[in-house]
Parts: sequence; C-alpha cells; structure tokens
Amino acid sequence: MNTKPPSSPLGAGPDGTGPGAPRQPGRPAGNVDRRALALDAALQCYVRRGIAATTLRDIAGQAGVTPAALHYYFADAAGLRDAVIAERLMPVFEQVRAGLIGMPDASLGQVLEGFIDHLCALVQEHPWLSALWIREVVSEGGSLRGLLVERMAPEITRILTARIAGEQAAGRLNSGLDPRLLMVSLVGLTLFPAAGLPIWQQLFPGQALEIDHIRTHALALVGRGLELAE
Amino acid sequence: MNTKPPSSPLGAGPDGTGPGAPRQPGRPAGNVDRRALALDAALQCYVRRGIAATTLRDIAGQAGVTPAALHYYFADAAGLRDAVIAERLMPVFEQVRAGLIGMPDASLGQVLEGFIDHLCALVQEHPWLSALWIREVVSEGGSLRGLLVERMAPEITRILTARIAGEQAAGRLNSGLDPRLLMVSLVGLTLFPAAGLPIWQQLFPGQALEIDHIRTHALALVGRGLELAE
Amino acid sequence: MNTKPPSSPLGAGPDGTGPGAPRQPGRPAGNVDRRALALDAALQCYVRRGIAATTLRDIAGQAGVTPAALHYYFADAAGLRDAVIAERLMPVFEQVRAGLIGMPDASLGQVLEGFIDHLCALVQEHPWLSALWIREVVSEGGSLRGLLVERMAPEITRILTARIAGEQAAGRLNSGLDPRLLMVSLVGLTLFPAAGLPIWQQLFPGQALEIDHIRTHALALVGRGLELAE
Amino acid sequence: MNTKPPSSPLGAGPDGTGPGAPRQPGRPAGNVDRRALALDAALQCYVRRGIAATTLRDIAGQAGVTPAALHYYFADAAGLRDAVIAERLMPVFEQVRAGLIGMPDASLGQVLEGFIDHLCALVQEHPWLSALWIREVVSEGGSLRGLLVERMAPEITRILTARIAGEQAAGRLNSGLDPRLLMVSLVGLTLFPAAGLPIWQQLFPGQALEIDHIRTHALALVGRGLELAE
DNA sequence: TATGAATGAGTCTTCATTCAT
DNA sequence: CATGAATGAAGACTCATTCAT
Repeated sequence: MNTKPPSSPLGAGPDGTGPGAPRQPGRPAGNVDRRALALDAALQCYVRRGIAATTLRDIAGQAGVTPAALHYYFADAAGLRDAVIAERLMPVFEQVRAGLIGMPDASLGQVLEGFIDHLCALVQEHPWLSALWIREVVSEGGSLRGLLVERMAPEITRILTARIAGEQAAGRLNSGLDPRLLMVSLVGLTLFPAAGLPIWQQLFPGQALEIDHIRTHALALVGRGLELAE
Repeated sequence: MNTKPPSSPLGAGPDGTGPGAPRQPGRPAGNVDRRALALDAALQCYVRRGIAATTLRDIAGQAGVTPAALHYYFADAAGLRDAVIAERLMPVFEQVRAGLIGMPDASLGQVLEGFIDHLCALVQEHPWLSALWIREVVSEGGSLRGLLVERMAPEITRILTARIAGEQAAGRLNSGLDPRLLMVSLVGLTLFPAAGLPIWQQLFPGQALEIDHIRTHALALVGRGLELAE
Repeated sequence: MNTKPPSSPLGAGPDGTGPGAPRQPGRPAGNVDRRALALDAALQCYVRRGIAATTLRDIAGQAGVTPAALHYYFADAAGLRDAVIAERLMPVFEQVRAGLIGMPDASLGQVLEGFIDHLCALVQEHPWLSALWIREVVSEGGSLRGLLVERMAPEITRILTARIAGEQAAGRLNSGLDPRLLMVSLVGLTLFPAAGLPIWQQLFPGQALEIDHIRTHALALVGRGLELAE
Repeated sequence: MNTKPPSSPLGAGPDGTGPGAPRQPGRPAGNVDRRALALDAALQCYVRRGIAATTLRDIAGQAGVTPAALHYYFADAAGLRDAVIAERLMPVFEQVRAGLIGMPDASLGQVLEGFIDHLCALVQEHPWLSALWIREVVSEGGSLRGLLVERMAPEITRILTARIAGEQAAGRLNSGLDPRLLMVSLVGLTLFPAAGLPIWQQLFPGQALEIDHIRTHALALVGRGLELAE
C-alpha cells in the first residue's frame, strides 16, 4: 500500500539511486553499450509496433537486458521514451528542420528540390525516420505530434508560406498550388513512399527499388508534373 | 476530429439488410444495433489510439457496453478486429480499389486524376480513412498491411504499372517518373495530407483548410509540377 | 507504455467494469460474503501489520481470494482502504463520538465516567478498535490521523473543553487538571491499556485480565486518584 | 515535529568511544560519522512511517547515502534495524527501566510520581520516544514488542506488582486500583498524550501545549482523581 | 440472450540485495 | 573502503477471457 508517487520522468531519483538523467560525458566506455543498446532497441520497437503499443518487456527483450535494468537507466517508461526522443529522434528531426531554414539565400526552386534531396538523404541514413514520422508525427494520436505542431512547423510555416505565396504572385510558381500544402506535398512524396518501401519492394520482386528511386521520381513529378498528353 | 460516427456499412446489399459481412444467423434484428454500435466504437478507438494499442475496455467504454458483451458478439478481440475490418474497413478499401480498376476505357490522365478525386471523396465521406490508411496500412507493423500487400496492391500493380510504362514509352507521360511509384505518389498527395489536416488547420487559424483544398492542390501539382521560373 | 491514469479511488470505473463503489443493498446474498470477507481480512491485516505496511497480497491471502479479485471489488488499494474505513471503522469511531456528545444533560461526572464505560464496551465488542486507534489515529504518520483531527476532535473539543473549564472554575472539578488533556487521559487509561492487553495477560499467566479490569481500574483512578498515604 | 536530530548515543561508555553496541572492529574513526548518520536517519524514518513500512531507500535518502552503503555498514535491513535498536533505542528504553527499579528505598508515592517525571523528562530529551513506544512497543505486531515482554516488563512487574498490592493491603493506596495495570496507566497518562501532542497543539492554536503540561496534568490526576463534586 | 463475477497472465514499478571494481 | 551497476522477487494494477446464471 505504499502509494508514494514515482519520481517525475527524466529527473534523477531523490534517493541517490539510479542514474536518472542521461549522463553522456565521462562515462566509462564499457557502460555506454548497454544504455545505448537500450535506446536502439526501443527505437526499433517503436518503429515496429508503435510507441503506444510497445512494452518495456519488448524493449528489454530486444536489448537483451532485464526490465529492471531499463528502470535503472531511465527511471520509468516515460523516461525511456523521452530519452529516445531526445537522444535519437530530435537530432534527426532537427536536421529535417535545418535543411529547410538553413538556405535562406537560395532560390525557392533550390530550397524545394534541396528539401527533397535532404529528406531522402536522411531516410537513407536513418531508415526508421519515415516510419516514425508517418505513424507518430502525422497520425492522429501520434505520440510525437506535439513536436511537429509546437516545435517545428510554426517556424517553417512562418518562413516559407509567405515566400511561396510571393513567388506565386510574381508568376514564378504554379499558381494552382496551395502555399499551405506545398511542404506537406514534398513530405508526402518522399517520407510517405519511403515508409512503404518494404511493401513496394515486395510487389516488384527482383527489381531494385530504393530511396534513390523515390528521390528521382519525386523530383520529376514536382519538376513538370505528369506531362500528360492532351 | 473524426468524432462523427461512421456511416452505416457501405458494402450493404441492395436490400438494406447489410449481409456484406458474416453475421451469425438467427440473431433478432433488435440486437444488430448493439453490434453495430460496437463496430463503430471500435473504429473510433482504432483511429484514435491505433489498433495495437486499443483495448477491449476502451471499445466497451466507448460503445457503452460491457467487455463481456463484446465477447458475446465477437468471441474475442481478434474477432472484433476482424469484424471491423470486414464490415467497416473493407467496403471502403474496396471502393479505393474499384475507383482505379473500374475505368479501363478511360485515358490514363482520366484514371489518375479520377483517382485523386475519388480518394478525396472517400475521405470526405469517411474521415477515418486517411488516418487508418496511414497508420495501419502503410506503417511498418501496421495491422492492415497484409490487406494492401495481398489483396489490393497486386491487382492494381499488374494492371496499371504496365500501362503507365507503356504511356511513358509512347511519350504521353513524363518519362522521369517511376511507374512503380506513381500510384503511391497520388496517395502521398491526398491521404497523407488528409491525415494531417487537423495539424495544418491548427497552423493556419482562421483559414478554411479542407479536403477540397488538398484535392485542388494535388491536381495542380500533378498537372504541371511546380512550374518554377528558370 | 500505456500510461493511462488509473481511475480515481472509490469511483466506479468508466468502462463499466467492476463494481467500483460499494453497492450494499440488493446484492445477492451469495456474493456479499466475499466482499465482506475481504473487508474483514483487511481489517485484521491492518491491525496486525499496520495500514501502511499491509500489501494487497497479505489481504488477499488472509481472505482467501486473489489480488485481482480485490481490484475487482475495490478498484485499487486506496479504494479498499477507504472501504474498510467507511464500512468498518467509521461506524465504530462514530460511536466513540456519539458516546460523548450524546449526553448533554448529564453531569460532567456522568459524562466522563460514561465515556470510560462506553470506550470499554466498544473495545469489548470490537477488539481491533484499541490497536487501530493507537497505531493509526494517534501515531505520527498514522493513516487515520486526519479523521481524528478533522472530523472528530474539533467538535468534541469545542463542546467539552469549555464545560470542563467551567466546572473547574466552579470548584466542581480538580483544578490541577488541564482541560485540554482530560479527554486524552481517559483514552490513555482505556484504549491504551486495552491495546496492550495481550502483553499484560502474558505477564500474569493464569490470571484473568480483561477489558473489564481496565474499566474498573480506570474508574477507580479517575475517581479519587492514587490516594497515597502522606 | 521530531525533526531535531536525536542526540548522540546515550549508552556510550565513559570513555566517549561508545562501544555500547557491537561495532565491527578495525573501522577507522572517520567513518563512524556516516554510520551514526544512518542510524539517526533510520530512527527518523521509523518514527515517521513505522518500522515495517520504512524502506532502506527511505533511510538512505534521509541520510544522504546510497543503499549500498547501508548494506556495507549493516549487512542488511534487519541488521540496520537491530543496530538502531541497540545503539539508539535501548539506551533510552533502559533509562525508562532504570527510573523505576533504581529507587528501591523511596516510598511508593515517590516512585510513581518520580516515574511520571522521569518519562516526561525522557520525552523532552528524545521526542521520538513516545511515538516509537506507542507504535512499535505497545501496538499489536509492533517490531519492538518483544523487547518489552522479554527484557523490561518481567523485572518491573516482579518488583513492583507485589509492592503495590502490599501498599493497598496496608491501606496506603487506593484499593480500587488494579496492581497489574498501574504502571500501564502512568504510561497511558504520559507517553500516550505525548505521542499525540502535535494533534492537541493543532486543536488549540495559539496556546502553548507541551510535555510539561502533560506532566502537571498527569500528576494532578493521579494525585486526587477528578475530585468531582457529589 | 446477455452479463456480473472472477481470474491468470502480463504490465509497470520498487525493493533489498549482490558484486565487480 | 565504498559504490555504481544490475537484478530477482514482489508490489500494485490492467487485461482479455471464462463461466454460472
């Protein structure tokens, strides 16, 4: 009947037990493995089953550690999730953002096509990115939706929407496009197909179908559209 | 969002009794209500939390029935999920498929643009479609992925991929596109943005942003691309 | 990683599961047994180990039911504790209070001696009363201390302290006594020795030593004190 | 309340090294500090939550050491508890005993009133005494009950009960009293009210209510009883 | 036909304890 | 001499499922 409330996520326990908050620097190399292993295992499970449906046992089994060890490292399930977000997801998500707002001097065409290149390169390097983005960022009820809404989208929206509309007004961009939906379209042409790659590959056995095909295809489509004959 | 109860089974036969799915024989009509109520509640929960993370208790609470009643109607959790798929999801998924392979005489342009129209109309009518498609069909580990891989995609792929490649060879379609990825692109320009509509609406407060804007935008993009000034 | 918060104590579950709040009337007799059995078992464990140190398993084992059954009956450990308080303890505690404030017309002597009688009669009938009062009501950190401070003592204090002081002023009560401590003294001469009865009995083997001896002794002491020879 | 750290071991030998309890040989003096700190912290926790409900982590947190350090010093939780008893509790409990059997030449009146004075003085010096006595010595299932039954009460009982009965027979003591319960009554008039002091103080805000009031009141009550007007 | 009662298995979490260093 | 790392056992609680009625 001890109803003592658990310590808040990410905070070091008040009893001097457990490492609580991640302590990156200065850790003996021998111990980094198990914590990092757990983060990687958690990431894998999140991708495979979704964050909400992943249990600590799933992760512990995947990482080859005991559930109690996960509590030792991360205090609780929320702490583990937060650690994965902070140490695995955010650095990459941050790169998504940086790819867009980091090229202010370029022409809009360079920005947009550069964004496609950039997303594809990130997916190449971090194959989990597309799956997690689709399920946890975009999906209703996704665990990371708040990250997009609060931390990433507002800035991107503010910077790019006005510019897009401006280019349209100047006749330098297809006026039929909706400025508010353009960035989404680029994601829909890159991360979305990338999340389904295993499916498409399965549908075309014997043929190579990789992220680079998605990149080329997306660039061709946004370049001139379908170019349907009249 | 998505709190509107889904419309009654779309695959219902012309006699209005709706035998589109297996229904235990001998049940009085008066009880169909509670079964249908449970299916609707389950669909809502699936959209909200994802299929894997939804518990029977969630559904029972949402439907206002006891968990035991769900067992009575559907035998077990898998049976309920299968019933939702068969009686709620498949009729709509079937329409997705029918929209594509049902117009063999039309030109490819008509087929592709018709597909965009069709998807948007379906989302309009069944707001849960985009969310569920994104999370459960496309996502790795999605509960409905098998449906796409085994029942829908092969036929579509067989019919359309060859035709697309043919049109490209004949110079009637942008040769830079990848025939294998074209259908995916159209979904990525419709269902994917639709799944995020609540987010985009939140980012542009005071402005109407609805499925019709997605449709117009997608048609403009596939029509001629970005039309960037040289 | 389902971090859904548990339903609040004593409240009926929102999912239509479990009886939640105690439902006294109208229950089939066959089922009353197990719930009441659990309450009795919990009371025994509380007396034996203290409320804070009692686990659900202790109680379940004592009652001969599974821990899950306790959750079914009482939602959670706090709910069980609250039920024991509400259905077992409070009725008796209420009698402690009623014994005092229920005799306004009597002389103070009658009230005080009546209180001793009353406490001893209650202990006779509810042997757990003294142990629980000593450990959980009076002890620092006791789980029921709030009950005394907030619900019982203020009224008793308000009614009796003034009267006691008045009688002292009128010379009808030992003026050396502290009006604020008189009621406590009576408890210290009844419930406190009663809680230790097993010890005293053990120390005087072969002799009867029961609550009635405590009553007689307490009445003699408050009657005329030690009556020490000068 | 009771946040004042307990004074250093009372049973310490005349040489100031305090061998009153078993102390692993060969430990440098510099480390005694941390051990003593842990004992004090444990005592505080025992008072606050009760011995059975106190965890090693509670104590470690309170003492500002790691749980592993407690194991290093005391082998296990039982060893820590035994050390607290031997080095903190027993010296004071011993004084309770010594106060009674140490004045064989005095009159019974002096012994009894001296006992009240003595208990109050001990509580004054060791505020934890009353709480621990009430909860762990007297309460059913109390962790220290054995101490009273086996080590303290028999001797006191043997020496005093006979004497009390003798005085009664000689007409020098209220014959209505029960010789077996007289010592308990004195405790019930001192330690018991003392344990509840925080409550009574809370009930009479603005008034000083301290151990000395308890002493005066108890002496007045045992002196001549209530002195109720006929 | 339907459900209230009950439970075994599984989830997250905390605990005392161990051990290599 | 002392502790950070780790864990098995036990804690509370939830879940899908069963079954008598």
